[in-house]
Amino acid sequence: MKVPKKERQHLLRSLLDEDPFLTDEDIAGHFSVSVQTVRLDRLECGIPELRERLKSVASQHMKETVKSLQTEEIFGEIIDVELDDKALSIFDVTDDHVFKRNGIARGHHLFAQANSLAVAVLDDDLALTVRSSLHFAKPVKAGDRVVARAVVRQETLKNKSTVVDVISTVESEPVFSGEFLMYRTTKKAGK
Amino acid sequence: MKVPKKERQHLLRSLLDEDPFLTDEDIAGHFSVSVQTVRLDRLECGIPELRERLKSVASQHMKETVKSLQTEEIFGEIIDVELDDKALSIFDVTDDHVFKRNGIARGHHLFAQANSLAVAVLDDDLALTVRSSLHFAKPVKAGDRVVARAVVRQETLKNKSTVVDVISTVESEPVFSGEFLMYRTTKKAGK
DNA sequence: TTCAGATTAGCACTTGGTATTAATACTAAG
DNA sequence: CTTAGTATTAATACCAAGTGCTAATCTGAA
Repeated sequence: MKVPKKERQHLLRSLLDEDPFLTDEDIAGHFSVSVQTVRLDRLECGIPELRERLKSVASQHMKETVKSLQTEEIFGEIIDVELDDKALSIFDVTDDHVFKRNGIARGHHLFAQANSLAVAVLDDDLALTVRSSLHFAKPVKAGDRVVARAVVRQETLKNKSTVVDVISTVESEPVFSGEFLMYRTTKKAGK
Repeated sequence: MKVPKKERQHLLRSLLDEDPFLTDEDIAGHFSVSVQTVRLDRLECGIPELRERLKSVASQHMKETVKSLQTEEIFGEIIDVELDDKALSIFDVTDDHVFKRNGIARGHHLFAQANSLAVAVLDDDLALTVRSSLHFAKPVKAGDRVVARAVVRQETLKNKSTVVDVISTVESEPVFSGEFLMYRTTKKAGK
């Protein structure tokens, strides 16, 4: 009895936590113990068999994948776009977007929503942000629904640039505003 | 032969893409066809059995979990911090961070790195960004390593505010600069 | 009709287990 | 020393979800 039973079971938990892909045979080798012993240990600890472990890891993955498709790249669902004129998007703030310490949304999420919208409203293969000035007017919290409105300034600038103003609100109250100077390659003809 | 073979195999791919948890029996029921036919289809399409599918989904999950722990919240690894003075972080740009259309990094990632760093350099429970002005000097591409340097301006402002300047470079060449006006609750004593 | 491709069936074998029962080893107490 | 008690190992039957293979059946078109 190299390692006492109790300790072995403890090690077993953390071992499978790190690597859920081990068969009982692998584990038996790892602890220099018989396969039957491993099975008993798993039974006592309520640890499911390999295939069940993989199933749960995989299903967790599927959930997260769906979730990240909604949030990761989109940063707010774009609701309406009138190209080269104005656009609107909404962004639901969740626990994932806030500082744990104080529950306030990290600034870069608000920026990401606004900036993405500014890019989207200019229907252009190469719309890049050049300069930008921002104002975070009021803290945003988990559960808030942020509505961003982008408006393209119609004044024509030299050197292929356009200014987009974005104002974000939560329940009609302004929380963020930004001015984005965008560079574009193909200037749209009249519209 | 309700659905022709070719089409059925096509449907099979997308079906398992959505839900990899189906057994051959499930699939057979879904297409009103025998289990053997399903096996043949999987063989021809090179689709592995249920347990192999789950294994690969699960292993992908493990990789991504490790990856996201490094990237998700951090947006650049913070290398060095001298509280209330200066800080440095690096951020490796991958394919996930760029526009597919032109391979240029989305602005909000550069902003996120800089803004996170500005928050981190002020050791404060409640450091919030109030205003900010940014300049995206040069496009950043996948594979670039962005180094951000934050410096806290030592001039004391009234009303609990502090200015942090951040300059980001790729191979010593400036790509981004930002000025962050931060609001803080607890003002640090002398340092 | 006949023939090819598609489909179905049957059987032996594999992995990684569960469930159960029995045998062995080692200690600790009476 | 015996005996109970725990831990470990072994042995056996069984299951799910397959693979691999061979053979039979169906079906549509030349």
